[in-house]
Amino acid sequence: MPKETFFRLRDEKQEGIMRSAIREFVEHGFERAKICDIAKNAHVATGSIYQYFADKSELFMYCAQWGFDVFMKKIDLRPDVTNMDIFEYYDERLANSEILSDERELVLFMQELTRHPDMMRPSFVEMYKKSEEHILQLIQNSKDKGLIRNDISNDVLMEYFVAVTERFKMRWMAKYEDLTQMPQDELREYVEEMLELLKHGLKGGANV
Amino acid sequence: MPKETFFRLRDEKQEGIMRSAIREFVEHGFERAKICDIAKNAHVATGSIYQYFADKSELFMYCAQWGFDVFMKKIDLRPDVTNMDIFEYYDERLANSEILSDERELVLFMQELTRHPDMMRPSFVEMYKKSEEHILQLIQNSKDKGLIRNDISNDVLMEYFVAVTERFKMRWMAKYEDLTQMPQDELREYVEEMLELLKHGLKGGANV
Amino acid sequence: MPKETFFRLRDEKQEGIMRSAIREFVEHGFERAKICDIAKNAHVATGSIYQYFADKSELFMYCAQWGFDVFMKKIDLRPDVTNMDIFEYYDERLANSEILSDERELVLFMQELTRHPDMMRPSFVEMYKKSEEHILQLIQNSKDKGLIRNDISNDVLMEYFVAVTERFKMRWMAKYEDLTQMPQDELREYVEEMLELLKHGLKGGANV
Amino acid sequence: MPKETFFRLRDEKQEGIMRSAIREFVEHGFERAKICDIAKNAHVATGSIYQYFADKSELFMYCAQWGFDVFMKKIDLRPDVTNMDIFEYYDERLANSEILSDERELVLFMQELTRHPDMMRPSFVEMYKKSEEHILQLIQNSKDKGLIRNDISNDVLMEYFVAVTERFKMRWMAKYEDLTQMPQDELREYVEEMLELLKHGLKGGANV
DNA sequence: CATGAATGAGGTTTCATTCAT
DNA sequence: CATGAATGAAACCTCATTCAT
Repeated sequence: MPKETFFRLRDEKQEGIMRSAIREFVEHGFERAKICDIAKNAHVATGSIYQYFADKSELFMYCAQWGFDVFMKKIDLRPDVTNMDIFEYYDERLANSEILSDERELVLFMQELTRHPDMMRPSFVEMYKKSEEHILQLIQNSKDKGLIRNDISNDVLMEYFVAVTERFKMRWMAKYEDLTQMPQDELREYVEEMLELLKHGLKGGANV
Repeated sequence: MPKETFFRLRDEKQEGIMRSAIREFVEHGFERAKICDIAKNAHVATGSIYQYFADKSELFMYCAQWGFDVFMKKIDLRPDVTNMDIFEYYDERLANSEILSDERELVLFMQELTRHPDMMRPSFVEMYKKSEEHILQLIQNSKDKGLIRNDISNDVLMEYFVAVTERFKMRWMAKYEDLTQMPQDELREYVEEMLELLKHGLKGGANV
Repeated sequence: MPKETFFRLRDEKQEGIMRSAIREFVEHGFERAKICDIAKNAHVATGSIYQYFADKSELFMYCAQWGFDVFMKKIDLRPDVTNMDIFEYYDERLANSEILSDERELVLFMQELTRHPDMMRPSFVEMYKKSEEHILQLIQNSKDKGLIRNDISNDVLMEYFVAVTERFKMRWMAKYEDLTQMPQDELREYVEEMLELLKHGLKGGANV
Repeated sequence: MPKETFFRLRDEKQEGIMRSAIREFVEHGFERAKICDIAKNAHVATGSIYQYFADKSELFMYCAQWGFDVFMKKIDLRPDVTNMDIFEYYDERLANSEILSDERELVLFMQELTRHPDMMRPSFVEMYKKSEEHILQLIQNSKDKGLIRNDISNDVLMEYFVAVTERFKMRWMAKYEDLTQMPQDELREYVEEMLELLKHGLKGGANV
């Protein structure tokens, strides 16, 4: 956890520092990320970072938490998922162009995070679970509505679901580094294709 | 590419060095991997590494190539894929317990490799494509046989296919760190569930 | 010398700061002593220390002077030493349990001070001499009364005297970190043994 | 303990490094001593120090051990103390001009060492005890011969003895920084005065 | 060509001191 | 004048790479 002093900073400054750190960690990975560059890009002195965080690891770990909180805030703003099925959920996100408005840098940071299991502290793991519960709820709802098969455990279905959506998200991000350049039509088509695969799998209408 | 001297070594020594390097890179990531530890575990002097490779990056890059060659040799030993569909392919690998006999460390290394795009040299990219072509061939064959839908491009199908199989492979590896402990029955069940999902997707027999 | 502002503070605050500084210097030595911890323990802001003192060294040097003044005040309160001999002096201090009421922390600070000769400014050296004169007076008085040998110079006798009393004081302090726990009987015995040695040395009544 | 690599160095180099370290520690104290200066004065690279020692503390601790070993070697070369009394011992050292040939720097280092109790490891404490036993032996021998009083415990006598001899040694070293300048006559007189005080204390022949 | 010690550039971290409020 | 955050110089330590044997 950051020191008290960090939370006394103006919100913009806090955000500036976190984003600078996350960008650096994403760009160079944890080991090569330089504290002095993080500081420079956040327009603070190197030493200031150490007024806020005990060390590089703590900064890294708080990036995870901060990033997660940003996700969570967004999620909490959305219509409740308690009655939503997994397709409605994606339809809605698509309608709101939200699929990738998950901020690019944060997504990549989460990737980096998985490479450092020793820095995923319980508090983070808890949050991670919260996110999974969210998806499991959607899956269960979908089962209840008879929209998806119920002969396979929720865990495996989630695994399958996450595998496909994450992969597609990554691909998309690789294609359009600058998210402002993202053509909405193409995105829509892309997502629909992914959902189609999720729905019907490879078999689809083939061989019928 | 390694220096001439490397190729003059006995094959076992070459392999010892490569495996030591790969293990170190997997365990600590590229930055934290220490040349001196790689040397120590390969029972070679630190300086010798520099007789074989120009620097750490070259060693890393050759790990990629070497690993890929190992894959390729295995693949080339297999019955030709030119007429095989994707399910036959997996059936066969399953029958031969080959799904995960892709060596664990090599698989994890490929993960690490993706974190360093600057070190994927053309030669590697080429090999990577070779592997993809392999899969694309299987997909096309499957389409030809009417086994899978042909209303979606091969590229997207491959993406979908790889997403699911890789994810499941990772899960499995996370579960059984020591591959010798791996219970074959459970593995079989696991793979079949995955294939089932690939075949019929989420929809499956639900709500029909 | 401290700045004017320091002397404008209430006496208790001045004392609080000095004691906090002395404790820190004793506990961690000059180099590792942290200004911010001194400030914290004195319930003052870090920056305030710099309102009172030019820098760490000045604070350290003033600790010496302040500590010495405390000693001196005590000494000045005592019956005049002009006619006292060295044994009367110790008897009296023993009677008043004053031997170690020289405050522990101050004594240890003086130890630390000796490690930094460059920070013993003339003003301090002067005071140090004042203290030595005090002892020299006692020695001369003792000689005059025929209580101690006069075939050895006062300087050497003082050296000898200080060596023994200081060493015994240190031992005692090491034994009872918490001075309130100090058993008076044991102390008395200890001191008497020390005085006995000072009087008669190793020879004592032996071999006579 | 140093790493293996240190012991593989030529003896002169080992000694060069240890003396450079001890000088630096004596001159600036543990905290301000700079590894890079120690290295420079020993004509090795900064990094080399870390090939030999894990860190600054380990180097410091080994200085203690090394210094002690040097003492011990000298002591072991001397005629056996098992039958010597404390005055013979000093007479002999004086005859051999050995009193201060205990190397100046090592003596001062031992002073510095006492300021860092956390770095006196058991191995060192053990050696320290060995040195004390040496003195206790001399004291017991002196008692047995009826040369010194036996109404006071050996521990207290040792304390008294060490206090005086150490103090005088320090004084002497302060007076002649350059030991080669040391006038032997004055030293002889000085030591005899000290021994006289030890024998007869303040009282001496006075008032008899 | 093998070896493993030597090198030093470069990063992290500390903390005395300054400065804006 | 009090405050405590901001600053950045300076030191420790790591480890890729070189080099002498």
